Amino acid sequence: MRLSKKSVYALRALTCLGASTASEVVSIHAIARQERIPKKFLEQVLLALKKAGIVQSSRGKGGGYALRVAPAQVTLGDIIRAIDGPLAPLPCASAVSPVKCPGCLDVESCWLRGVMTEVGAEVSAVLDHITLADLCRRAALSQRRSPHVLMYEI
Amino acid sequence: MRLSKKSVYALRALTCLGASTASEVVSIHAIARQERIPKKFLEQVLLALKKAGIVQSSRGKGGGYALRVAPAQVTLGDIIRAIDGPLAPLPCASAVSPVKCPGCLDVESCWLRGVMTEVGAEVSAVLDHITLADLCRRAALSQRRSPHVLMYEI
DNA sequence: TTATTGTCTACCAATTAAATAGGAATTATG
DNA sequence: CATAATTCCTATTTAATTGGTAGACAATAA
Ligand code: FES
Ligand code: FES
Repeated sequence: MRLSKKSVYALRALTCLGASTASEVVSIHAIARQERIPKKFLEQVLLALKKAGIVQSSRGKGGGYALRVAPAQVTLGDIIRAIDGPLAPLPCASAVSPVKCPGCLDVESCWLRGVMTEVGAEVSAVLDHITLADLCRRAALSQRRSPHVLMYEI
Repeated sequence: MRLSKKSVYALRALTCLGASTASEVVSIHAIARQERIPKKFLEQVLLALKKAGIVQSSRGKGGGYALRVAPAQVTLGDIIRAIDGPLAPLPCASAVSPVKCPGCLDVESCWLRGVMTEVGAEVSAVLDHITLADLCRRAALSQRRSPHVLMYEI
């Protein structure tokens, strides 16, 4: 039930983008420095977010990333799903792409699947009603008290 | 956000025990055969459940395991926590044993921690209102349609 | 043309999960 | 008592996943 580091990086990077205006782009380098995320790793994270339609990019000199949708339109669930895959507690309990769990005989009559599908739905509901705008608001508040913009070199 | 195989084994083993009367014990061997779980692995699972106070055991010939509390008294949350540890999505967001996440500077002012603590609390609430009795009821229903007691030898 | 930036794929290292192994301790029973 | 059946405990091995690195390639602005 743990969030991967990749997802956490995604969340931090996105609040970074959410803080900028929609029109201006932010480079991987800038995000990596500000959030202290390994640059090449962040590269993969942002690529995944792009493929999920959450961010857009422009290449070449002066290029970078920006949100593709309004912060209030993208949810925590969207972000985590884009990085870590389905939120369901079991492979068979995914709403989008259910597959039989290894070791189970019959996915149809599996009672665990029934319970876990419901659990997954409730977890999704929780994560899908928290938006990136909420995260940005919180981040802004806590930064006022203790800014964590650093001078480290990546 | 995935349940470990160990937890799934625990759930299956416990419904097995829940199906028996509280007084009679069931051996690891019997559970392993019925649920098709590697015997030595199941041993560790049950040991953990015992240390968490969910089951009790009797040793020696004719020994085995039984529930220590009524099926309606133990929740999905209890079981998963006993096997996989805290339900919180991040180390810092655990209600019982919060520790700073590697990479974060200050656990106090971390905004991610705030959000994730709330998420964790909601997930816990979901899992803590489903009881072992519920699982057993479901298991009994689905087995009526398609019994998965096997003749395999472990 | 060159510097800067994102894209893509492969690879390596570290950690965790899953499974196996083997012996010690305990107990019922003949 | 001797034996077989059982849980208890720890260590080891193996497999899978995660976290991170590398480098060639493509696009773009200046
Ligand atoms: S098919 Fe997923 S638990 Fe049975
Ligand atoms: S301390 Fe856990 S995310 Fe910051």
